[in-house]
Amino acid sequence: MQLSMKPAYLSHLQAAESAIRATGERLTQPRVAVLACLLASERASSHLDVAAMLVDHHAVDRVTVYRVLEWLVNQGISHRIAGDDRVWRFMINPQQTSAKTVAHGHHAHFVCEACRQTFCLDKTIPKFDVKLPKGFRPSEIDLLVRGRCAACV
Amino acid sequence: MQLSMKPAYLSHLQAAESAIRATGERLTQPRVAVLACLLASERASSHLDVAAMLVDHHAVDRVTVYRVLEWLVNQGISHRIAGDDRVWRFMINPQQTSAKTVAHGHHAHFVCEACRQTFCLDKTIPKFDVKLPKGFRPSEIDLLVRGRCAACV
DNA sequence: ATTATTATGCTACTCAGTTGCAATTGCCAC
DNA sequence: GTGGCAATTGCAACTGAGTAGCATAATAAT
Repeated sequence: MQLSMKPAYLSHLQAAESAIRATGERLTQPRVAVLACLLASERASSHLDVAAMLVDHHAVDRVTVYRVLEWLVNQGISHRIAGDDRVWRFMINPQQTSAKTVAHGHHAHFVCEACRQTFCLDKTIPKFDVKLPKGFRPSEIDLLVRGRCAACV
Repeated sequence: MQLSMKPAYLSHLQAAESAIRATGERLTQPRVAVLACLLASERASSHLDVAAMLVDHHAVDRVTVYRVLEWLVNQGISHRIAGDDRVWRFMINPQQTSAKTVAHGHHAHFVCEACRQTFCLDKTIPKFDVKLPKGFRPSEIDLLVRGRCAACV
């Protein structure tokens, strides 16, 4: 593995650009770069992960990374996951419905206690019913499984 | 409602003391007081909730509150819940098995988006099976339902 | 190109939670 | 009870994620 290896997100810049264009909002370098990072990763990324990935070719201020990530959530493009280490992690939404439609539904994630990586389980976890006490209205359901991932057994 | 009303946790001091005695660890004022707070609340309490409850009759340093809460988790007496506001909340474990036995199992909570209160759903949510990708070993499963509680509809 | 609008970058801040250490307290042996 | 040691508390200073304000720069519409 060479130090000069190109970061993986570079091949997602095109896709990122068109996704952002589709929102009708402003197309900016940081938005394209941050979104490309999320597209390039199958796992959830923290603000720091993103900033570190971009530092060489698309350095972005850390505050801007926060703001862009939040913007992506508001656009319905990604969602955020609260980790045990009090760090938000972000991940592309699986099925891109029409933007502006806030996807309020199920999320299921696996977080490895050893390597801290967060995986998306939306494909493997079946839907299930939730019965709440009287008067309680659900808007979103998150399932979090902790344990060891395949690489950390 | 008078200002001089006695805080609810005072009536749980006895129970707290005997629970701490049962661990075989040291019996201290802060441990008794903090545990009594958790016993007195049906909802999850943050470190700040606890400190505020104790300020009049059993004032405890905030660092000590943190440490006692962590100790209670390690003793298997309570568990912690990560909130969307990056604040830990703590709650007595429902069925007290023998201390030292770390309860690794399901937890289910409801957090109200309006009042931020966290409720325990362990009684109302049925168990369900989780199928993980190959090689993934689960150790704990948390279910988090967001929405509006009965008081905030 | 010019201009109004919006996003970025920077600095400084907030706030939950942690660390180091000295002073105190609980508990055991006597 | 009293002495002594280990564990715990309290305090102060720190860390690190996330946020707010504002001047500058970039976008996109005219």
